[in-house]
Amino acid sequence: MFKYIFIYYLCPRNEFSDKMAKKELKEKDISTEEKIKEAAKLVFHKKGYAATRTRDIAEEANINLALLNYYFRSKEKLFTMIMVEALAGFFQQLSSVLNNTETSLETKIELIAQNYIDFLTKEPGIPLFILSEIRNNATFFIEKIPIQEVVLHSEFIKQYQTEVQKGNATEPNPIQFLMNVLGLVVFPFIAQPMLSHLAKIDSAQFNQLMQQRKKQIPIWVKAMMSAG
Amino acid sequence: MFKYIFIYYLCPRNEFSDKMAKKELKEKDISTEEKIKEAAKLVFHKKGYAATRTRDIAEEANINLALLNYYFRSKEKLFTMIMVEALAGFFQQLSSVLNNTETSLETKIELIAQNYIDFLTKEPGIPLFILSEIRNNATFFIEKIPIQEVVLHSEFIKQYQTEVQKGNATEPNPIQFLMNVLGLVVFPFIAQPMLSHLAKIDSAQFNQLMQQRKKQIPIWVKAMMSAG
DNA sequence: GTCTATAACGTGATAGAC
DNA sequence: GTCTATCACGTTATAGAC
Repeated sequence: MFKYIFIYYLCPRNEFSDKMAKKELKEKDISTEEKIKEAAKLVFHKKGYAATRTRDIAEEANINLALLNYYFRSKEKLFTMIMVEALAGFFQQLSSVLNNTETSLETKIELIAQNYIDFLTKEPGIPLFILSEIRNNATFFIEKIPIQEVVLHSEFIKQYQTEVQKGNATEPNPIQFLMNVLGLVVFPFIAQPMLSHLAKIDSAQFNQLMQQRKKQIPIWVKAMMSAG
Repeated sequence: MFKYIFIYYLCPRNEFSDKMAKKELKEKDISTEEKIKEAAKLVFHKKGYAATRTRDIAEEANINLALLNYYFRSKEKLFTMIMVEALAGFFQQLSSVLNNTETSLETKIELIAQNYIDFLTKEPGIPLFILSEIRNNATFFIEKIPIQEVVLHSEFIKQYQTEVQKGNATEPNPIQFLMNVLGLVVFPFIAQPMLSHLAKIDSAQFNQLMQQRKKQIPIWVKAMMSAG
């Protein structure tokens, strides 16, 4: 549900809701359309926009190349759809925790660690995908996201600032604190391709390491807060 | 000096030393060649291999397109050169600290924070460049690096393991510890394009935040080590 | 909806004059 | 060494048969 709010934010005109309505009417031909979309997600996440050829996607989906343009008018439109969903997933996970007014700061950190690691374990390519495309493509997508309200003016940041005032946190800048928390959670997924060579760990071993981090990150963050 | 060891590792045949010898003989024509290389570095770091056109590089360098192929036979050869130097810089910084047998673990962490943040402030695009190219291009480059000896079997890791044995560190897995340290240092640079939108900070403000981190990271790491 | 064939275009690279 | 003009190729997208 929340995801759709983000998608609505990002989609020009009302293409998205039209698409959804269309989908629910005729369920027969979801199969191939969904196959293409899943393949596109896989390949785009792995190689980025510029490096993927529509032929790669067609091959991955086991469909004829022309069908890609039949269902999604162009490579760019297909890409936009994948990117919008990636951004929606990424920020939905974050926002639903950061802006909950009923949880404590401590609980929020636990939830970020748990939810994000679970989410990223399913979609490990998303952070590098988003960040590298923002770097290239300019800032089109990111500007569409209400990132300031969702993150900077979040309940999480406010709660941290009161902790600073109460003397329970030594680092006065909430941005530094946020970078620390996100770094602990997200960085391993970004560095995974290098880490797997560094330590010769496969995907299963990596996931195990991440599971261990779910419990440790709140402890580490707590220690950092009162450090100094 | 150390940089050249890495470059030697990475370069097929002896192209690199030939290149260096050639360079020192005739210094006149360094200018345009160097201009192209600097432009290539800028554009490749920003957009990655697939998204950059040789025309972009030529334009950035203010030279004729044909000169690019005259000096560097192909786009790929030019790219390889840029990537090799990026990897060399990245791992040289790391290795020179991690494998110093005369510094304590505590000092090493201070040096990593200081050296890496200084290095990345000059070359902020390198981490995302390296990681995204490894993700796409397969593992060609990274396999050429003696990453295990340099990182996994480093003095740094050994020192951490003895701290664990002495009961001074609660996290038994040195990989987790390494991810924490590198995450604190490197993650902000990877996330910069997103952070600058999140908090509306420009490049100068970002650098200031990183300078503050140089002092804080050792304190944070220390706190994390004895946490739990 | 699905296919084959092909058009239209962008890009890397080179030939050849200067 | 530097330039203009151009080739050769790969890729996106579509026309049109089935």
